[in-house]
Amino acid sequence: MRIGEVASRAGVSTRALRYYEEQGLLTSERTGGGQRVYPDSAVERVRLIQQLFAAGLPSRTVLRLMPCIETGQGSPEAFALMAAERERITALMTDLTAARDALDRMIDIANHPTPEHCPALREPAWSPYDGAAEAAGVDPQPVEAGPRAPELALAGAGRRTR
Amino acid sequence: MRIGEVASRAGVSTRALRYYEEQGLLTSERTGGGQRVYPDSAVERVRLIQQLFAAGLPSRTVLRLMPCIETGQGSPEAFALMAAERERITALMTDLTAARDALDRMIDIANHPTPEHCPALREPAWSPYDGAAEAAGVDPQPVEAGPRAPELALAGAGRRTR
DNA sequence: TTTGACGTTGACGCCGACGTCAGGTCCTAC
DNA sequence: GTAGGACCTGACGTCGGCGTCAACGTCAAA
Repeated sequence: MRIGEVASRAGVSTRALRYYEEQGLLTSERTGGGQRVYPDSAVERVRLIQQLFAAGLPSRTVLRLMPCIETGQGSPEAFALMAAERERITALMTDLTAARDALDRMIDIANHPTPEHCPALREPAWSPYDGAAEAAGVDPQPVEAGPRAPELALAGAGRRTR
Repeated sequence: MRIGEVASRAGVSTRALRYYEEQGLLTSERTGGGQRVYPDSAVERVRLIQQLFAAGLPSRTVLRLMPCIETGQGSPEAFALMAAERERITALMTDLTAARDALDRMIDIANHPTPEHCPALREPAWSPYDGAAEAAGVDPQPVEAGPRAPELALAGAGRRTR
């Protein structure tokens, strides 16, 4: 398979694939003329990379997980890495839930206009006293797994502060 | 309240507050000497902004929501905006869940080393056949709301492709 | 009145996952 | 053999939310 086909099957650009190779995340054979040739498994590999990127893992981290992905053998550091990232993702989901709740409150207020709007906006979740001790479970909402627009499907998450 | 106090109470830098003002997200009075003075409500405002940022809303979008936040009156466009962002967040959470599941599979495999590792890694979720029709509900995991490191609390999510 | 913590504007830097040219090469169908 | 689509390398651009330095002004306590 050449680069174009891998790209269209995995839903990424050819530029992205060259970038992955540059970062050591993806390898390829070459034809006599120097063109990249990939095995079928490359498509799955790219999809995994995309998923990890979408969860905010930087390429360096994904790179450090690659030996584990390839061999199925987990070094203890790779293991710790995975656990840490897992926790980061969970924390991020908590943040997202909070943000979505904030939006919900805004939508709610915007929906039925009442003079006493502001208090309701302030009320829960982002408390004025610093403690962030809400035992907020990720609500078991059915997540409406409808047909999402494909170009929105690969939204990412990243940016650590400080 | 001056800028330093708002910053420490809201858990952001003073640079961030000046940036918010520059973007029109936050306003302030000035003392005779030109120093910024904020009302108490600014702290809550900043926290809301941070939450929306953490959910991947760009400052321009937050800006377009500001009149709605201030007046409690929802223009139809602001309403549509909020609904769209809400949906984007939900989709993002689905992606995060998928990524976390992928990590879980990797962890699982790394944990108990067996020669036939690769098939298990490939099996579910990121299917080789293009259809992404898993009716994947966000699992009702208790989310372990333990004491997260505060400097990790404001991880963000962004980056739309294409 | 002094001092030193806190504030101001302005400007440049950063990072990461690519987009996007430019100028050339390869491959294959006709 | 040739057209034209796919591919190559290299290089610079982008975007957003700040960090960070410089050079300077304010303000309250001692």
